[in-house]
Amino acid sequence: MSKDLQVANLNQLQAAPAGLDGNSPGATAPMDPGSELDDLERRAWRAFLSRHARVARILEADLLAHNDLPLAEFDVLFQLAVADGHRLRMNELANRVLLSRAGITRLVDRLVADGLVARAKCDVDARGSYAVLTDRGRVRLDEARPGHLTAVKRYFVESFSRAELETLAELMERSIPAN
Amino acid sequence: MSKDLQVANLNQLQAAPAGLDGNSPGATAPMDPGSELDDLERRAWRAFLSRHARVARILEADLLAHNDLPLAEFDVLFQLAVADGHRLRMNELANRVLLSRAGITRLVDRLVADGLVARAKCDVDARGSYAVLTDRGRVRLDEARPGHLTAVKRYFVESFSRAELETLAELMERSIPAN
DNA sequence: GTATAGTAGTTGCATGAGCAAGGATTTGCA
DNA sequence: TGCAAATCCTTGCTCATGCAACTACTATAC
Repeated sequence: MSKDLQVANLNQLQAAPAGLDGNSPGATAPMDPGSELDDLERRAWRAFLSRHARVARILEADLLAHNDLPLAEFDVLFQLAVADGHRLRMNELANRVLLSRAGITRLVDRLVADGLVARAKCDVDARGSYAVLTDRGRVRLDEARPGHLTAVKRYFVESFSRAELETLAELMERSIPAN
Repeated sequence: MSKDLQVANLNQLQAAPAGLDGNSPGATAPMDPGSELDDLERRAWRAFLSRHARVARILEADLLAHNDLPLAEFDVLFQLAVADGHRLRMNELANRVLLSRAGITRLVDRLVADGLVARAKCDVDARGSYAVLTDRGRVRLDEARPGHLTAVKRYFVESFSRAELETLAELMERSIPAN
């Protein structure tokens, strides 16, 4: 019996010429896709989405398999590690990890439960609190980091030349219209 | 009392110079980020992640607010609409929507419950089944599409020139190393 | 033609995320 | 000073997703 690993799906993404797979051409014709997005625009948009989905899933699975650490938790540990005093306000953490505040609260809860992070009161603002990297958290991070960075290189960075990375960074950093 | 809309977080992402937000510089120094990823590599990678997270969340929220339709469901309706016979095998659908097969099963379940999609047996392969767009699904899609495409343009496409879109598409379409 | 391996789809389970709302505190402004 | 509005974080709720395992069926090999 095969392992039926469903991530394997992702490897077929680029092939799939459509119309194969045994589907008989139905009676109705395909709908006109609409003129709102032209081919190039749609191509770029889909490629962007697809690339992200695939890379993100590979990295997540990789980190989970090798270090039993979800990507989001790794990211929190990393952000704390590079932060001044190995600590960050919850809000700031949420921004850096690209998560909602509610999400960060729960995520830090888990890390605290595992002893990888501690909470600390904020004296400047009684509403606030810090997440602080513990020694165990640091160890855990150091164990996971090399493998993860290797994976990031393999599945993202190495697809591009230096100049392309520069271009990519510049394009992706462009500001997004507010509201 | 404010609405406390947490998506607002995302608007701060580009600012956040770190060290503000009332955190006092702790006793310990920031850790060396490690030499595994240099500045440019990290910049490109983070920008890519950040861009995706922000655009995806904006589009999701937008579609949900205006059409009460999650992005994934919209995507399924759309993929079915452009498909031959307005129908697709579950597997193929999973690939196109960038979801696992399990995910697609559940998603189609929901759409069937809402009457937007129907299932059909596959005569060529008794294991398979089709998801078929219903009339209601088609109507629903047509209602949602203009707004969504406008949003895609606004928050993604219009950030780039034609040449840049071409570059972006080319870069993102590059194959990802297997395994 | 039968056994074995592989594939299509679904389901159990666990997890993770977001929004909305709430409590506590701080800020702004009258 | 005092009160309304904004901010920080948390919690209740709901929902969506992935993996692993399972059933049913097909393809392959012998």
